[in-house]
Amino acid sequence: MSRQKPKLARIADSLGVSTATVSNALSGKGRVSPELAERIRATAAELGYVPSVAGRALRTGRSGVLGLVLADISNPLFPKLAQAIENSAAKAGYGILIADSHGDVAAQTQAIERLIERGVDGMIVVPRRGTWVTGASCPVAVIDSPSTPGNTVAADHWSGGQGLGLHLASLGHKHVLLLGNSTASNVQNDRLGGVRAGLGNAKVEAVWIEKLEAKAGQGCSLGLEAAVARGVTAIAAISDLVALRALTELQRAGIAVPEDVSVTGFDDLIWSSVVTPGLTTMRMDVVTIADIAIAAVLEAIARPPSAETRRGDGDTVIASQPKVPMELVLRQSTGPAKTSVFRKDSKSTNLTVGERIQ
Amino acid sequence: MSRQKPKLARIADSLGVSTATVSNALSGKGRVSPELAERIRATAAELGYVPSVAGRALRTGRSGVLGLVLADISNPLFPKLAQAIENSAAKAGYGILIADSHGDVAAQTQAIERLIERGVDGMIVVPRRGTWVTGASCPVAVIDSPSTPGNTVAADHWSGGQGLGLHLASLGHKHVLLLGNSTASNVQNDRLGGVRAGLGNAKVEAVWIEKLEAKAGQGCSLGLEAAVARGVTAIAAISDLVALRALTELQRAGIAVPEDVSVTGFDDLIWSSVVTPGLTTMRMDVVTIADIAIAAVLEAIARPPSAETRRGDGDTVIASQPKVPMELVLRQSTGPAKTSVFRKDSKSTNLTVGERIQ
DNA sequence: TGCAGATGATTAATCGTTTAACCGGTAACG
DNA sequence: CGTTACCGGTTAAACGATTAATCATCTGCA
Repeated sequence: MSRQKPKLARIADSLGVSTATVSNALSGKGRVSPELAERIRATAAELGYVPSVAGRALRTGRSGVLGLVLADISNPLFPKLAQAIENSAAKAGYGILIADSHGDVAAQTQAIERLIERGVDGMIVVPRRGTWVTGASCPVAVIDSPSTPGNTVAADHWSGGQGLGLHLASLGHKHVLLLGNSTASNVQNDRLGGVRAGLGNAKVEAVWIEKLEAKAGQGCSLGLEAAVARGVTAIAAISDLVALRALTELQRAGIAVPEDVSVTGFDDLIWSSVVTPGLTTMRMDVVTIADIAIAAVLEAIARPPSAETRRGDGDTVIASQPKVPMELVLRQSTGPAKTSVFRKDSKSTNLTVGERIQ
Repeated sequence: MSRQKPKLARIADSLGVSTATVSNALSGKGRVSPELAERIRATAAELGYVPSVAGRALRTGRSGVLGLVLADISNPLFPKLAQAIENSAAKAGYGILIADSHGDVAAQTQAIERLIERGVDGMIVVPRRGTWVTGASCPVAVIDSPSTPGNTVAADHWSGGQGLGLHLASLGHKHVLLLGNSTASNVQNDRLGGVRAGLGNAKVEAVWIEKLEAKAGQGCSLGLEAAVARGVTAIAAISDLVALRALTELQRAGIAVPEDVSVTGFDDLIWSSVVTPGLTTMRMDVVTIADIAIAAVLEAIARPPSAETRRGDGDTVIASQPKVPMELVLRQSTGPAKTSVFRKDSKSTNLTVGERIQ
């Protein structure tokens, strides 16, 4: 029923003061007597005043919006991360504008440009592996891997891998299969490097799915049954998605998890807790990562623009704590290593079942 | 090396014309001679002119941004939907601001308010089940279920379910278990209702996981082994996540999919194609849904504000095509129904294996 | 020749907020 | 007593784009 959207002028009129005073009172910046400030706040609230972002943005040059660029929105890790970032940004009064870069580098640059044109004050980028973030004329936080140059903050994938390795080693696993997608990814190298380190002197072999699928076709068998026959007692997958693929391939072949083989994943994605057996995995602390990334960007925004920043080159900000520890989530997919003798028995049985099915 | 960000005035100066003419030329609205317009566009491009969203927004009252409200960003369906919506919006020159409503209604209202305060021109809402979208003073498109009142556009969940039901029926399944989460969801009722219809006069039983877990605890067994023993030959899950849960529970119990039991899901989520056996599922056409939703909102924005709109009540827009067909994705998790006799045999074998494992 | 109408461009107001500069008055201080 | 400093505010100028109103020409027609 109120006339229109109330603006500064209306509340100024209704109190007989100037808009400048109202602005000062509400922002707490200028010099306003406490009582008057209080009255102003009161009527502002009463009138349901909502500042116009456009007006403010025009005057201050700040939009109050951050961009979030993702190499591939459809990445299953995205929901949690986006949620954490939106949350953290909202707490600081910022909005999050999303941009998808469909996985390819050109589109990523375009996406960044679009965000800049929209006037974002800063950006969070989760880049395509091996991609260099470029062309941003605003503070940029990069979430990739601690071993990526220019990275702002990330989970400590290496230590996370080490934790899984240690866990498997403590269960007595002496022959482990590593399941990765691509050797080109820093994250993957960190993770599997950590696993290797944690496993100590256990026998380790690695399978790279991208390479395998290039030959055998997409969705091909990972050859896990053969691996188990070779003596593998544990499989450490690069991600929960791969772990899931492994788990079902094993189960389909009649190999029991974790009795015959243990399986571990990474990321604690949504399904890790609902499958049977529940997936033992290594969880990223996305909330902390988001907080740190947002804080770093906001700090860079608040800082008076340095010479480099004004040049328009991408200036990736750095965070005080670039590595965030990961957390081991123990579920039912890992168990004690099977002894050789028992394994041989079970294996033959399983092969029978598997052949019947396939 | 250019002085600063070029604005309208700079390009106007450099050609000796007024800013109004430049604005007209670039927007194609006013009356500008073709040659001059061309020269203006040329120098604009040369100077790398980028219009200030803030200035434009202030003057026109339009921000060029749409809000996307999700009941729960961490919903695994979100990535695809967000991607499609961002894409569709970007094509129309709009940005997407995200807001998470953590699943609860109060937060959803808050999220909507935050978006309004940020000056969005319209919103797309994927509401919490049973939630009424309210308090928006801008066009709102709701993506929920065709049978939800006030819905704008959605996948035709019922027909999708019917498709799955027909598929299972054609494979000879006469005893099917329906796996749902909650009876309170329109989407779920539509889906399972469709399945029932498609199955014709087959024997159908339903299990509601929420109810089950309230008693037996989260992550409890779904009792599928017993169901199979009862004679169930197919399981139709409300979503791929539930289907995955079912699939692994069955496999863990030594029941072969699809030889012993067929399993179907909904949504074609990322893992449906990587598990073994691949999940037969019903895919939503998120791209079309996003296109329709965005188009409906944009049309409402373009339309001169009606009386109701200005009242500030939520005015959910309607789309020309509210139901979007779903697409059956055939993979390996469904197969011919087992005959009773064969089933009984196999079942006993499987039970043995299952008991050994459990 | 004179006038209406079309054409092409300019003028100036406006959107709502912020903020540097200013101003009259009073109190403190040398 | 004269100067300075502060206090609580106000004025007015931006910020950058859009657009209604206006104006100067030129064309066509009676």
